[in-house]
Amino acid sequence: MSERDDAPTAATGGSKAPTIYDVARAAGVAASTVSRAFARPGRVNAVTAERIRRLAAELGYRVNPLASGLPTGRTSMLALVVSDVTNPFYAEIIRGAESAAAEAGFVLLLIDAQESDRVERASLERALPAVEGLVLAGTRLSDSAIRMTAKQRPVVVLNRDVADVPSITLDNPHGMLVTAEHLARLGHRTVTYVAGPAASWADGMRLRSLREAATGLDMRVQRVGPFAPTVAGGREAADALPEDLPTAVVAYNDQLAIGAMLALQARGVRVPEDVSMVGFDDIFPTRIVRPGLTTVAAPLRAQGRAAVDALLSSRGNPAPRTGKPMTLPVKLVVRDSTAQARRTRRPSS
Amino acid sequence: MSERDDAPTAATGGSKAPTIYDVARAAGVAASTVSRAFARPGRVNAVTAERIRRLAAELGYRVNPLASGLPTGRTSMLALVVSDVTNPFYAEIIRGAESAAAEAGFVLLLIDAQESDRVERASLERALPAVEGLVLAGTRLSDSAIRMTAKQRPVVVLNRDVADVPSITLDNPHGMLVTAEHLARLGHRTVTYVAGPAASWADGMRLRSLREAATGLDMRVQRVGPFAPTVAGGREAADALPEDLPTAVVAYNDQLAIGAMLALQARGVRVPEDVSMVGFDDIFPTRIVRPGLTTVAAPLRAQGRAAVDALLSSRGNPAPRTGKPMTLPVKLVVRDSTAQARRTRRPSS
DNA sequence: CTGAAAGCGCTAACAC
DNA sequence: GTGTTAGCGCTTTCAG
Repeated sequence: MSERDDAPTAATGGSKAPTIYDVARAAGVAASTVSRAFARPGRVNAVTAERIRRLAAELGYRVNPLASGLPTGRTSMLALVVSDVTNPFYAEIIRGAESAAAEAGFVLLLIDAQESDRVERASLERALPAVEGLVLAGTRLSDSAIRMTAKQRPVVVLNRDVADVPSITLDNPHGMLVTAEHLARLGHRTVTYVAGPAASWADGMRLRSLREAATGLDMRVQRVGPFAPTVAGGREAADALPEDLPTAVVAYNDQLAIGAMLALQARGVRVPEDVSMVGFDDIFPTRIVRPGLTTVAAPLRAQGRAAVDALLSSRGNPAPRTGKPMTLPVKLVVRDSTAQARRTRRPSS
Repeated sequence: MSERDDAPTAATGGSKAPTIYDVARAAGVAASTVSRAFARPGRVNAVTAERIRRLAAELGYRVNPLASGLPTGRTSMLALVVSDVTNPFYAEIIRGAESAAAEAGFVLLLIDAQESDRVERASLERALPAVEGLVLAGTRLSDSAIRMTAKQRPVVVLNRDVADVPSITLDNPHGMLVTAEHLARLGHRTVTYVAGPAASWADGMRLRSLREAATGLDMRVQRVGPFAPTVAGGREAADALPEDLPTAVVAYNDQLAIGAMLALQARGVRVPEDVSMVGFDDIFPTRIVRPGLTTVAAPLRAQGRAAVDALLSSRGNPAPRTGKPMTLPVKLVVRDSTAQARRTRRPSS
């Protein structure tokens, strides 16, 4: 009992962190036994294992993930790449990914591309050798660059379909279908789509899906854009709308919708009386803006979680099951930004 | 030139990542020379160094940060702890920290405490041995737990003053002073402070500062709370306000202010005509809410950046200059949520 | 200026 | 079950 007192407890600090050898010496066993006691509890005498763990705790020993990662390649780290941490869209994805990672005993490296190729490549380069896999939630990398990365480490791409790389996307077609139906039901005959980034896979997908859905409902869709997927981009979009305002606007994402709505309101246009607005994603701000934004809600947190789960389960599996992309369901959340279409100003011919 | 063609370029992938030995062999030098060529370019013949680097690039060699961190302790990783990634308040801090880290060639480990001690401790435990320092931007740890952590690795705490640990705070007194002055100028004689988390250092600081400032201006301040520092918390706060509404409300942060404002508006109270509202931080949503929220703007991004700069510069410095906390300036941003005080309903006695 | 050799802390065969 | 022995990839004396 007395050695307990002077044993530096957990973080008594100062001196160097105890190593596996310190524990081994204290327990009177070989280092490999200590290692086993932590990694393969089954493979070691239950009572010694227990003693070792107790001693380790007393000494404040923690396995050094770097050191254990060297020989095994198992670093217990995952990287998450987003194009802009500041974008609330990513907040939920990060949360989902981080908590799934933490639950599995993994740590998350956050890479913020800051909307810049250069920054992204450099950070990725640095993180790559250290991680066991990566989630590309928002990336500027080309498909081929992504494929190269995927050859070095397991990769899961979000909201983008890259051949031969596992991906998790949203059910954009369904989202656009229910949006179109909702609008049609309200009497809208024509809708303007405010496009997001030109290079965005999701943007192309959404426009196409909206067009298809509209066709079946005998609605017309026109497009303005592309715009940066931000509130500022949305403000610009408002200026790009045709003089003769459409009765309904569907934006690539919530920020664009919010920006456009704000700009429109600033010039006296009423939402939803004059124009109905629909966003996509259901980020938090849709709830604090007035009127509340009708939007296609995406299970962002689940998406982040699913991404790391996929990464984790792919570990060891020889075949990186690169089947069809996994698709997550979305649903329309109707708030106050959509309403009955006003009578069209434009003469019917 | 011909060996250039079959040398696997950058990420041609497949085989294992090239090691320093592969480069050494290709260059016909010892591994130690390759190491020097990267780490201490001065200590090696300029032309061989150049040749080594070229070869390394051709082979797609990258130093493995884990391996190099083992013998040196320099892992090029920093950890950032936030209590809730989902909180826009942290978005800017993360951005600032991440970019400063990236510029210095560091990678950032993100730890989301999810408002839970347990989660935070566990994640911290895991990350600690791997990082060269940590920024505690939002933590539930006790002061003493923080001090213990600080003994193991350099730590910088944000928005909290922990004895013996470097910290970076905002100029709360000044923020509250200008807020009080602004309100006094508009004729408000009494203001209600909506308090944030009970345990928050910043909350106590703000309330105290507001009280002091108010005293000098002959204003009265009452307090309601504590509340969770979220929009939902703000909605609750609205219900806790005295029946006879104050003419001005100052909230611990923007989210609380926004939540309170929305709840008040929902029950027909006009902002700012009936009550003026002031927030703190100037997170993005203050700009999309109606009316725009008057708030004390904090240089969040700069704060994140300053934190990692402090960590980086403390490396190697023997004395972890644990002087007085660094304080960042704030300024009042006046938008539309504050206006002339309505005549007080309450009879003057 | 460069090579050889000894580890960093941990794991993984391989013996006993 | 447990100890021994090699390394993982890189850095760092220490010689030359």
